[in-house]
Amino acid sequence: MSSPQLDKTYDPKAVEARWSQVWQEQGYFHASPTHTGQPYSIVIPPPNVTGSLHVGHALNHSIQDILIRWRRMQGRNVLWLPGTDHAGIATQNVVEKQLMGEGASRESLGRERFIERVWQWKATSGDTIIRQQKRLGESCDWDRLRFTMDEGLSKAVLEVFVRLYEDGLIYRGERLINWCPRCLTALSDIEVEHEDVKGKLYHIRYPLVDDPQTALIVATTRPETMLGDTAVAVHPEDPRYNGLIGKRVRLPLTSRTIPIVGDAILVDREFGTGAVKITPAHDFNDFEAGERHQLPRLPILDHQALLDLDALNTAGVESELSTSIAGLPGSKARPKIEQVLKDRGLLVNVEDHKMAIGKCYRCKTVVEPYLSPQWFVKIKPLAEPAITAVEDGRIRIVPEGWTNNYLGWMREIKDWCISRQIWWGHQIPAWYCTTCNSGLFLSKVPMGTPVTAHAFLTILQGAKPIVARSAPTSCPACNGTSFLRDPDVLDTWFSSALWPFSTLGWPEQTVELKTYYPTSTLVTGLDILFFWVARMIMMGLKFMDEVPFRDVYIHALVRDAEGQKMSKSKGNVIDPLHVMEEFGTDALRFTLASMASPGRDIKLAEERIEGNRNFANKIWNAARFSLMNLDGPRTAVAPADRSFPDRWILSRLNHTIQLVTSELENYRFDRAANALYQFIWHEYCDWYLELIKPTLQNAASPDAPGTRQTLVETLETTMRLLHPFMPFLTEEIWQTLPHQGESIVIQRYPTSDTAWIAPDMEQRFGLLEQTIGLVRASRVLLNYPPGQQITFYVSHNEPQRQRHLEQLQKYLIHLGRGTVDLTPTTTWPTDNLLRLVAEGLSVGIVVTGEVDLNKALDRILKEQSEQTKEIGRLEGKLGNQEFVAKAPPEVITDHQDRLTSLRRDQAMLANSEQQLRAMLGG
RNA sequence: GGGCGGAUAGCUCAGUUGGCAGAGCGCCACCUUUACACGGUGGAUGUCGCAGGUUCGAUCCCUGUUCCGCCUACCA
Repeated sequence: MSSPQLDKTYDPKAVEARWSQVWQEQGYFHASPTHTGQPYSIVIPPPNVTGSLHVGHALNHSIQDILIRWRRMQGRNVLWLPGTDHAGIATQNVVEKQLMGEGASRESLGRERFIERVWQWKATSGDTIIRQQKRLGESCDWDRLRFTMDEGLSKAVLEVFVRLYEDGLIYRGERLINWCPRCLTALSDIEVEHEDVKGKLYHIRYPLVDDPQTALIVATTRPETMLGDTAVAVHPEDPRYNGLIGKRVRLPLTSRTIPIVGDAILVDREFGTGAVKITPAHDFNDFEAGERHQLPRLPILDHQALLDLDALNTAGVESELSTSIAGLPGSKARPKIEQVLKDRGLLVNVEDHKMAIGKCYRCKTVVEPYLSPQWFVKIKPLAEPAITAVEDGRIRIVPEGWTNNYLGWMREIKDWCISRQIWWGHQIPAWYCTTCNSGLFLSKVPMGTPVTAHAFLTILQGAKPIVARSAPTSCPACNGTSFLRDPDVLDTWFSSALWPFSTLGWPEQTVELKTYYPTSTLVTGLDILFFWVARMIMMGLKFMDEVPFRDVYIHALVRDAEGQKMSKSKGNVIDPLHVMEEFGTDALRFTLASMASPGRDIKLAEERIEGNRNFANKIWNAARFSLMNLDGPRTAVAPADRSFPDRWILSRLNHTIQLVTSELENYRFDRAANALYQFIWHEYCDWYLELIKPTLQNAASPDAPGTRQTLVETLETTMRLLHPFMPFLTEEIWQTLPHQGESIVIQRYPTSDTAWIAPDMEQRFGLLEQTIGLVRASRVLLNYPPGQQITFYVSHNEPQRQRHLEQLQKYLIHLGRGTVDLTPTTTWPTDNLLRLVAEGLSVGIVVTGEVDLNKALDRILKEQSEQTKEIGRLEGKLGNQEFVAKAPPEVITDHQDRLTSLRRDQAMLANSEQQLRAMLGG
């Protein structure tokens, strides 16, 4: 019988391509409610449909695949549901950029043709990331691939919107919202990124109407907004100003006078001058203050954040100034206004000021608070059950530390602005009767823009929407038949929030939904905890009356080797595909898993991946070695009747199985990976394979058939144990080994076998390892080449250990490479012998030829000094009455034992030192 | 402003009932020992951020503090 031959070096490329194809063709990843086993399901966090795989995805997906492959092997009825989202703003931006390159625009195409165009783009680029995921070996059920704008999922969105509206949880209202003047759309609060910048604080005089010589000095960071001021606020308990409450000031640069109001919420007496200007149309705080004091709102910026001439006129701004700043952005108008104020002596001073500005998370443009009618989700009633679900443990967040983060955010949550003024997405199912709402449609072309620019349509507050699953045929109020559909689309996260049930067929009550909902685990990064996780919990509880998942595992962010966030503009991105090409997919997956420690970001450097490429190669060669040595009979013997190395490795393997399994149960992928690394490299390869070489290479050895059996058994088991982490390598090796079944993917995950446990063998191994360690160290000290046969003596103080050493003799001979003498130290030669000692164990190596013994002497002196230090420490502790009185007895005994052992070793070493000095002297 | 996390070997990080401080990579020396040089053997390296406290004993628990990172926030 002949064994298959493997190449000397593992070549991932061919292997990976082959297996990912076979796995899919064989349908191993296909889930079915008819499968047996307790369901285990995960829905993938849907990446942007037109995006491509980055290393963050690679981490996120690797972790999910480890869980899924592990549970599948455990016999669970597994579903991993893949898919993508439509990423409204981001995708629309990409296509608009393409159009711009062609000299067109979305307006020139019109809504319908533009959307067609986006679908085309989706069709050409949409499977890029899916292809990449398959290359990563992800064992998703690709037959169930979903997209947020699929018909079924869109139906779910429609249903949810209508029901929430009917329940009074969706409303339309004019509010100040975050507005991106570049994307020309509203954003939700969390779509704004805050950034600290150096700004200036302007102090401006607002003269009193009654007494123009006296002025209130207000402080502001945005002087241009003063044109929209409708009041000035002071603190009602501030003696400097509270006498002025109720009086009026003349608003500089305008014809208006505005009231002085007292407001304890808005005003911080300590800050600035203690007087604040109020611009309700352009500042969130001021908006609320405006509501408290029933102040008018005077917007002066248009939807592009440009100063609007009509609005400036309405605000009574001096016409000369108006014409000079109209059409300018705030930043350009500011110096002009500053100059005018300075000329009139109204600018008191300007000081540096640190402040935060908000930027659009998609395009990084500075967002403006903008007054406009929008759709909102009334969130408190939804948030409450979502808080309870986490509090009472129906949902568990891992690591636990993020729980408070979640709860804190949920308790502070504000209504969610869900309307977006873009075209790509789920259009809001609201229609307006053109008769009933005549005069409430405002269409305007912004000034300073070409006439080809589209009219910007606003449906004013007060318009009465008809929300329905399909377009109304006649108006219930006036029987009119002419309707205008709300042009806005929904926030992409609105549809993502339904993902765990919309992907399973909801609102239909499918068997998939019954089987796989709630899902088992959600794996995600912290960055979308609020965007996505929180909202899924709210929607799941609302519409399924059940949490969407049991566990939320939050993993780290992947950074570059310097700890910098990876970004295309910095050029520090690690491209997972490039890495997979160079080092293999398994190496990347294993690296990411091994670095996924909770609460710490991953600083990824290529050297780490290279190291694990080497690990893969090590495993490959262990398999290669095994195959080279499998010719010959194999017999299965009861574990207890096997040889020492066999019993030892089975015991260690059993330990590793338990460890890896429990670490996986606790989402400690790092520890599971390290346990595998340690076992495979430093136990299996370093020791076990070395220990069994003589047996395998001696055809006559009586242990050979049993050892061959153990070799195959342990390697095959190890491959199954490692498979979730390194699917390709393990499949390739598993297929070459004697096996049953067609793929490792569908084999059983190893379980602990008590018959394998052999603590006495592990203890003996410890002794062997220690002995060989001393022999090898001696070799280096004496400059003996590894091949040189030596004569060495071994002895242990404890009779039991001594007996063990005698039983281990043949392994000592093999690994020590020479002849061994196991007589007591008293009978050892006193000359030409280097003696090392550790914990009662003495090893002596015969010194032959011309060798420099100074290296050996140095080592002994160093050990002596370390021992002396440790002895002193122990003596000190044991001499301390309080320690003896209060420390637990086992600790005291342990200290005493160690001290005894150390003193014995010290005596031996002193002896050894004397002999060495004698040899050097002679 | 508030909250959270981190600070342990040159680098990246493990390290929970407080009782000899570890790994990987890198570094040094030696080695073509027929599984593997993507390898083997041996070795060096730490006031466990700083200052207090609790304790017989602290990398671990408590308090304060510095630095870094993240999240969050309406001080104009």
